[in-house]
Formats: sequence, C-alpha cells, structure tokens
Amino acid sequence: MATGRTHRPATRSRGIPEATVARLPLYLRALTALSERSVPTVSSEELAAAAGVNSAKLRKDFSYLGSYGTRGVGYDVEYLVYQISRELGLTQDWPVVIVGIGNLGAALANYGGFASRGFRVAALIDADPAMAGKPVAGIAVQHTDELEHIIEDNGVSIGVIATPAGAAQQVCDRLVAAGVTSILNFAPTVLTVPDGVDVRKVDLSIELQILAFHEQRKAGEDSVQDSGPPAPAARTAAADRKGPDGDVPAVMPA
Amino acid sequence: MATGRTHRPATRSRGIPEATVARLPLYLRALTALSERSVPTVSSEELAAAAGVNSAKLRKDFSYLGSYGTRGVGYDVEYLVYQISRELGLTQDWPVVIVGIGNLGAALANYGGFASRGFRVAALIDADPAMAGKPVAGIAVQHTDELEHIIEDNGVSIGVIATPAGAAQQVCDRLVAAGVTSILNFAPTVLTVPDGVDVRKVDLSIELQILAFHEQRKAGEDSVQDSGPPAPAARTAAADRKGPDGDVPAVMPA
DNA sequence: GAGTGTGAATAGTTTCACAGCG
DNA sequence: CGCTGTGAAACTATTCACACTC
Repeated sequence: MATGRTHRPATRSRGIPEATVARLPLYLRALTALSERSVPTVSSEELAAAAGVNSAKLRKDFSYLGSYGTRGVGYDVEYLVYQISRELGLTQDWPVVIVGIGNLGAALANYGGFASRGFRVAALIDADPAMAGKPVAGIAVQHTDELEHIIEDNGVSIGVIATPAGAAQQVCDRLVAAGVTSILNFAPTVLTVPDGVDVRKVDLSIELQILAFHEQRKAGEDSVQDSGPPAPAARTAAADRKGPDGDVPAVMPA
Repeated sequence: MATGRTHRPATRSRGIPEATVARLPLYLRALTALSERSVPTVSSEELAAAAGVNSAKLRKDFSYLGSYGTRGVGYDVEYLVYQISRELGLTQDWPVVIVGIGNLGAALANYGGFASRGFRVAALIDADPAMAGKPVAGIAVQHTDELEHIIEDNGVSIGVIATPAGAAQQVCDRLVAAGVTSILNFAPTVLTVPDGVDVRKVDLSIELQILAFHEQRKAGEDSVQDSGPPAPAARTAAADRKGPDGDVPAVMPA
C-alpha cells in the first residue's frame, strides 16, 4: 500500500495475490520452527494453526505457488521452506541500509530477524556527526554525506527510514535518487516516490489508534451510541488540544 | 488482524468497515497538520492527496461516519478532527504499558506520537532486575513482578509487547489475566488469546520480506521463472543448523 | 481414510460516475 | 458551478464444500 505517488496496480505481479504474499512470511516462520524441530511433514490444519490462519486460506495460498503437497499426507516441511523462500526472493542476498540511528534504528540494527533471512545490514546512516564512527550492533555508523556512495558501492536496493518525520521525505528522495527502489518507512509521514518505487510503512501510532477504536467499542456496549453529535455545524474550538505535537511524530532522533 | 485464537467477525463494529478504520488515523494526521496551519476547510481532493489515498475512497470513508462535509465547499478541518478523534476513541485517555524495554521498547517509550494523542505511557516493564528503577523517557522501569498491580491500579486496557519472541506469549497471558484486552505485539510470534481480546502485530521482518518479493519481481523481468524446483520430494536433512537462535524468533540461520 | 487442490459462493473493498445540494 | 455523498459496478479476498489423489 501507501505508494506515496500514483496508485500502481498493487503489483499483482505474476499471479500471487497481495494478501497471499503478505502471509508467506508467516508460513515461512512457522515452517522454519518445524524444520528446526526436524518435523518432516505438516498438514494444512497444523501449519495453519501455527501460523494463526485457517486451513482453507492456507491451502488456497499455497495453491498459487503450485501443488507442493501430497494428498492424504500434507506438505514436506523442508521443501516448502525452500519454495516459499525462493518465491519471496530470500534465496538471494539483500543488502539494506538503515537511515536514522536513534533508538528505533538501533533496535532495527540489532534485530535478529533481519540478518537471519537474506537481509544484510550494509550500513547504518545518521545525520548527527557525533554518531559517525560509533558502533551500533557491531557496525560503525556513517554520516549522511556518504549515503550515495554507500548505496552505489553496495548495490543497495532496499532502504529503511527510521528518522524523525521531518527528515523522512528528504532522505527518501536521496535514497531513490541513488538507486533504492524499495523503502520501509517508520517515520509517520506519507512519502512521495516516483513510479516503480515501493513503499511500505509501519506506524506505531496508527496501530494503537486502531486498537483504541476497538477497545472503545467493547466498553461502550451500552451507553454511547451515535446519539447527538456535540455540535452539528461550527463547533470550532474543539481541538484545543494542541500539545507538543509539533513535528514530534518522529521516532526518537537522538 | 491475527487474533491468535478464533476468527472473530473482524469486528465490523457499528458499521464502519475495518479498512476504513485503518485509514482514519491517516486522515487524522493530515487534518491535524492542516489544523496547525490554521487551514479552515479542505476538499476531499486536497485531503486525500495529503493522506496518500484517492478522493473517492476518502469520501466513501467519511460517509460511514456521517455527512460532515459541505457540498461545493469541503470539510471543516476542526470539526472533522473532532469527529474522527471521537470515532477512534481518542477523546479519552488510554493508559498503556510497554513490556520489554530493550532498544525497541525504549524507542516506543520515547515516541512522541503516543503521548500526543490520547495515549499515556502508564508504565515500562522489564524482566531484567538490573533495569528496574532506571529511567527511560523519564519513566522509571518497573520489574515484571509488578505487572499485575500496575495493570489493575491504572486501569490499563492496552498493552504493548516488545520482548523477545520467547517471552511474548507468557507476557501476553499475564497481561490478559490482569485485564488487558488489546495488545500490540512487536515480537515475531503468533499470540494466542481468548475471545474478546484484540491483537495487532507489527513485524519488521515480514515487511522486509514483502518488499523483497516485489523487488525480486522488478529485477527478474527476464531470466528467472519457475524453471526447475531443485528437489521434488525428500530433501530432508537440511535443517542441520541450530545456531544461536536463542530467542531471536528469527529464522533461516544460514 | 486423510488431506490436498480448487471451482463456486460469499463477503469485503475500491472505483466509477453522477444526482443533488450549497 | 464545485464538491459532497452514494448507489451500482468492478475487483479482491475469504470461506465453503467436495471431487480427487495418495
């Protein structure tokens, strides 16, 4: 989603629905756990339970990849791991850069899940000169000035933005200009990118707000309804809660 | 999604589609920015551009909330901010606890976007006794032993899990037992919860894998196809790598 | 018998296009 | 006239249910 610019055909790609693609990593994780326990085969029912989906959906998802199961038996764990990894492109190495090494950037750099799949942190980049040279997760932080070199020298096509919101679009533009074509954005801003560049966003505050919505529903099963909107027309000064919203939306710069 | 346990009717709640709910925070952010610039009204076209969606979708979304616009003119910014905030339940105060104060937990604690909306960090909790008492984002970290007290004393209904994967389910169980009914899970695990509890997950590694999938598509517009699967059947002893997987949920070591 | 693979049915979402109001 | 609000159409995703294979 969130392709800043134009709509882009949702990349129905070869023929695998977007919703299915989004679940493949989930299946992969469950399968890897089974693989580590040396479980040879799983049924759709078992695997679905482990992945937190229902079995019909799982079977349908797999049917888009091909017929990798055996009727009456189930799926070969190792084989499926391989097929899904390949489909997701994890059999190759993806160098990524993380821009913005605050708490969040550091958390990402230290995150085991990155390295353990095809992803390799090629560089950590921060705008603060004081950060330059400091090691985070065993990698020396480099200054933003180096951004273009780094991207080009390492053939980086995936960038992670963990800067404050105010810096995100600018960083994004530079990443794209240097050749990055996929961006994972943690800054709470809508990024505008040219066609052909993919953006995915992760927004902590949005997730919480969605939870709050449902939470409110649970509570107000009696009183609250859509009784009377407080003020039909004007109702101007309602948003007096300005707060230090400023540009804070960011993500912990320093 | 990912309600660990049963399916649950996707909470179509009053009548607002889930997809719409997920976009309301986006609109709210754009509106808040306009409000700060004292812009009095916006058209669906302008607001849609600011939020990164198309205008038809935005109008449809708003139509579920009611008829808050003025034909020929647009929407009153302040009024809409209020209506959306109310719909999302942000006009009330939501105390949240964050469990697991590593880099990620610290990043969350420092995250401005939390406080600026109805969310208040009621407590930071960590299992490491060495962390206890240490201030993070101006709040003293408390030990896991206190978890139940904290939840009950503060009437917390939303919990954020930022622990390693291995601890997540256990923490989740305790949160739920203590009264939490909405959970935001950053640990790469499928959480199992009783009916009536909402879980949303944020998984960094999954997002990257989805990007890799699309990235691969862009690159392999020629060569790669689904030529020949390396090993059709057996392919067993591949899982010989145990590695320091520890609790890093991770996957695919080598 | 057990369990996959899939067409058909259902549900949900997005987009179109335009009537209707300010 | 400009722009909202919304039915209807198009598309996407999920679930059902069962034929078919091992």
